[in-house]
Amino acid sequence: MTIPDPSPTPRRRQRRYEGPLNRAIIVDTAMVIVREEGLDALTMRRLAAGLRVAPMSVYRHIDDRQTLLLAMLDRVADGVRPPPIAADPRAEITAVITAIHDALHDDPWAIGLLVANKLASPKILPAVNRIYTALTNSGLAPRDVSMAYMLIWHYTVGELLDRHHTPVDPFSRSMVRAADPAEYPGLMTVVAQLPEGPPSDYFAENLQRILDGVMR
Amino acid sequence: MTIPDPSPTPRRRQRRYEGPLNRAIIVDTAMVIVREEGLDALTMRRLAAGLRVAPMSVYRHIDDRQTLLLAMLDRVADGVRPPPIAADPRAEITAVITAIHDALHDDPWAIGLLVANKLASPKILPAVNRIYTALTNSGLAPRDVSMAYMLIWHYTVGELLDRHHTPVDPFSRSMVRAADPAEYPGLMTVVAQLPEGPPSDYFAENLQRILDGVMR
DNA sequence: ACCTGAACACCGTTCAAGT
DNA sequence: ACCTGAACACCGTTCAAGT
Repeated sequence: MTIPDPSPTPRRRQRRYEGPLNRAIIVDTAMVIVREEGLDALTMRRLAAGLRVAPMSVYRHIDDRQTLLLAMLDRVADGVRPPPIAADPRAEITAVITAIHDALHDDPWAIGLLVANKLASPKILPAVNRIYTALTNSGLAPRDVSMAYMLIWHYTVGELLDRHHTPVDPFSRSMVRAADPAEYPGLMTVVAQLPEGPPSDYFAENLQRILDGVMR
Repeated sequence: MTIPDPSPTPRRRQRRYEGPLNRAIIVDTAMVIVREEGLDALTMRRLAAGLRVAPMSVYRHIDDRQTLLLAMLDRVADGVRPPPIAADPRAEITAVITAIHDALHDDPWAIGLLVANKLASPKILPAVNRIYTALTNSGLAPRDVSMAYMLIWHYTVGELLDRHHTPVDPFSRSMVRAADPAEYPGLMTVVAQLPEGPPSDYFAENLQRILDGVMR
């Protein structure tokens, strides 16, 4: 009782791209899905459906899901566009790490991938190199350069992950609100005096605190 | 042709606990699995097998997997045992955040859960309260207290996540080693002068750098 | 060469039934 | 009251086959 297909052409649904399936269009489609529906929604089957293709066709161009995710991280790393090199080390470091921070902030799914799956794109190395160079130029010894780099990077990772999951006001979390104020006076006194919560650009401000502690 | 069970008793495998299944024994078993085999291995089916029980029996005591994970985080938070309160704010903050860091370092699966699933245990609030109190006692205004707390916490989260995935030497990562030294001189010069990599207890050292930047 | 349907070995969870 | 087998709606991935 199904309606027969009146068209003489195959009734495969129309694709949005021309020519054979290829790696670029697969990654394009995966980026759209992940940005609109989140990382969990990006299953190989959902991706194939978005491409109007059988689930297994993707595997002709991409080894497995892990490879796909790494290709997506390459795209994000490509989107890191720091401004021209600044002479002042402190300005240089701030500019480069802020560019990295902003790119990962725009694609928050990427930071989770980065730390949870040991995935990293070599395309980020030019930016890392600039931070190392600026730290060295500021007069730090090699050991202090690497320590300072790790401090800056770890703070950035932690900030992005936490912000991603508590987007607006970390202090409105139900856990803190549900607590008995009398039991945690030090915490509650501070929170009570912050009706609007911390500023939205606290990354920039805390980054300067770190540089205060790291540089002379 | 299977060998018939010679025993008159039911041939259900012997359990390791007495009495009916309960929430405590479920969480106990889950902790063992996750410590020995990792978070991915902790499926509801694997957990049931570890309990010598049908997969669905667990659901009589625990709503779903998310609830189980939260109960496990409660256990980790319970394991945070900071030393007695110190009068000096800087010593107090160092002691409390180090206790949190060490507990999460011992159960590295927990930090991923904490940031990736918005899970948090209220049992950590006493420790958080001590840090807030110490920051306030050091003379910081409420706004600076909350900023400083977030800086310390974000650094700790980032450090734990990164260390968990690059256990020994962050600079031995294939990505950096595979790079062309001539292309990234600032990076490579520093790495070349660090044959042994950064010290293993860089958390303590970088925490002091943060406190340098945050306090007077 | 390129794409695909069926199948395999898994998941978390629901349901209706067993004791 | 407590536990369970079968089933549902999913996964990633392999295989052998289609055009």
